Amino acid sequence: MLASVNEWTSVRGQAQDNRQSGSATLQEVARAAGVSLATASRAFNGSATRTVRPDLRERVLAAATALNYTPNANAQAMARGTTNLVGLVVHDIADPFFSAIAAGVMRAADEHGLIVTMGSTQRDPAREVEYVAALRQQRARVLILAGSRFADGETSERLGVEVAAFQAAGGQVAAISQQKLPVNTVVVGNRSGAAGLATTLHGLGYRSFAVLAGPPELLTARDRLAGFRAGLAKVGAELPAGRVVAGEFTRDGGYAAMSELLHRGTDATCVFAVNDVMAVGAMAALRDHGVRLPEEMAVAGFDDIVTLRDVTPALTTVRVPLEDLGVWALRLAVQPPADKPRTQRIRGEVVIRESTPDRSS
Amino acid sequence: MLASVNEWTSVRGQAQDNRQSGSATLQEVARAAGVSLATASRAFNGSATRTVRPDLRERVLAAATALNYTPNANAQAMARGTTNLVGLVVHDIADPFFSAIAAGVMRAADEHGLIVTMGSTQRDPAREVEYVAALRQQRARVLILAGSRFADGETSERLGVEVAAFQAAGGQVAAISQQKLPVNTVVVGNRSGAAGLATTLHGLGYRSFAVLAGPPELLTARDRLAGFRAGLAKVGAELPAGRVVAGEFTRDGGYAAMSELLHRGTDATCVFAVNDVMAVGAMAALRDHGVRLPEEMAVAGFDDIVTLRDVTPALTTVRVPLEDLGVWALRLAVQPPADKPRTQRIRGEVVIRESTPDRSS
DNA sequence: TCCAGATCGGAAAACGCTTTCCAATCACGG
DNA sequence: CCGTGATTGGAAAGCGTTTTCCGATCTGGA
Repeated sequence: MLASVNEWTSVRGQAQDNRQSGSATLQEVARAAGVSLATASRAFNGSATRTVRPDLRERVLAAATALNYTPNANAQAMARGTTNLVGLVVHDIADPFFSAIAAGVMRAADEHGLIVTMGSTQRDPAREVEYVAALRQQRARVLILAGSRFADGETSERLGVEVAAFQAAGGQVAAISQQKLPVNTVVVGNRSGAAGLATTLHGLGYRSFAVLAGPPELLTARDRLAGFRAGLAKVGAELPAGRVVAGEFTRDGGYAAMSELLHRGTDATCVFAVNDVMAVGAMAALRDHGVRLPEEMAVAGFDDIVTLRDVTPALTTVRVPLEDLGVWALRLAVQPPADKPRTQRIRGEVVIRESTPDRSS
Repeated sequence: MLASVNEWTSVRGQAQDNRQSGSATLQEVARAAGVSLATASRAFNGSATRTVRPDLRERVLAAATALNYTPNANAQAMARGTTNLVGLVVHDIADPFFSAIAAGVMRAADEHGLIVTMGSTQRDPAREVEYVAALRQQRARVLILAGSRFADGETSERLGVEVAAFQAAGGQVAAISQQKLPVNTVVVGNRSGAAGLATTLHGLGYRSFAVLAGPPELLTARDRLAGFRAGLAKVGAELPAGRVVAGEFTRDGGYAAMSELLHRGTDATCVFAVNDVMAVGAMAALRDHGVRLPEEMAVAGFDDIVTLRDVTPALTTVRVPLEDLGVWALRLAVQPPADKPRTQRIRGEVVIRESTPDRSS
């Protein structure tokens, strides 16, 4: 007798603890509507093969509203075996480059009724791996890797392993601007854009260039440098040794790299920073060193970050439709999985502004 | 006989369909380690009261690694009755104001082992409500509302209802810079910051002001305007009628508002835009209209957006530690729920730069 | 050597939902 | 009026965990 009471109370106790108190369950809705659990479920999901009588459906919906019922997404995920979660991994959400991409991903996700979760790795490859692992644990349906590193062997391999595990668990993957992983990829025309920029600048009369390159292990940075070189080569110009300074892919990195270049002393008349954020840092450095802009030194960037459209002098750059990058990445990812990873190529467009005035005349 | 075969195959079929193929289950790990399901679970969660023998624990962990096992977060959520999801709702993730806050939230969430999901409402109050509903459905543990609208009655009320439902379901809530909802709030010293800016500008010798205000229904914008007015009043100055122009809370809104002001004609010598992004738009408008900066018109903003630190002339503004706002919001939210909503006050700091040179001499 | 007490493993229930399978109900033509 | 087929409601299994309760095994003391 006592035992039985004990059992009862303890079971009750557990039930209460576990319950998200206040959230009605489908079972309760069904009871309120006077139908079975199955019918209530069908009233919501309205399968094509099995219909529920209109009046019953009405009753269920009304009961749901009355009880302020919302389906428990976790329970649905369990029963259905799939979620509607999109995981987006970026280097730094406060960097306008990534927040623009994020905006695109979220817009596209919205169209598909998906929810976006984000992780900001602060450019730490280890955290990138961690985050992918967390998303696998969440059984996210889609993983989007933005700005993945072209890192040293070990971490890069661990990322590959995690991504493979994610896919093995049934997840879809897309990456932006990488080439290592065998996944759907949106590739930015970094080489062609930078090459186009180089020839255009040459056409404007510039002959002596320097480049503020990003970290050597960052693929995007490498490609832009290589493209710029190739573009110069095409018009018979070149980038002498000592004219390339590596730096962080940030505003401060650009500032530091430009300072370094000035410190070394240079006769370049035009400097190409491999992204806009670095270019802005470079402009600040030039100003701080009393170099007149753009008369004594012209500056060009890459990306055409919207937030930076109003710097003075207005920055010559290569416009990349960043938000579209995000949109395309999600679209690639949600397509029915193919045998081979797909690729979507997006080209940049050279935009000449005041920071590189015409010198040809 | 046939029926039984049918049953078997269909059950099998369902099992296969529902399974996230490739993801090992705890059951499988347990079997591989030669222990029971319960023991395997305990090996991972290591409750204080119930321990598992070290050698068994080792076996389980090894089996898990071998099978590449990850716990299913959805199943855990069901069993535990709670998730580790944080929902963050912002107006526009591409706006540096919000991406800075997001960075802060993510940093703090990371410390607590929480995962952040984000929704960008594009300043549409209806989508804000939708997003909160989605988070309730996910049974998110924490909801953070950044830049909530001080909207018209109806939508605002619907938001209130949704938020209440979220709380009723056991969720914790924090908001940034709002006063309507009875939830934990991080309040920014908008009034005091703007007032400080006004008196400082007055001290620099400015006497004739204009304000590019945000949308009237946005609480933050109203407070900054009111604070600026109050600051002027304190030093015996005022803001005549016709010197306040409303506009969107964006770069283009600032551009439009400034254009409008110039179009009307004004003898103001200093214009205060209620945020930095608008201020930058205003500077662009001034430039396009041939007004010299800062000689003919001084400009001040609010927020001290990092990405905009390098505009020229450098922008006078009120520095708000945006990332800290996010950190504090999360901290408030994860504190054990109190009977009364808590408030964390964060003050801004006036930063004078070149856009408002000293006129007093 | 044996027993009390402590320790630890395992069966089973519970979380909230979806979906299958079967049975009951209904309309209808012969 | 009855049998047939189409339609729809409901019971139950299953998704992958956590946690309780009970029973089995071990330790050490007399």
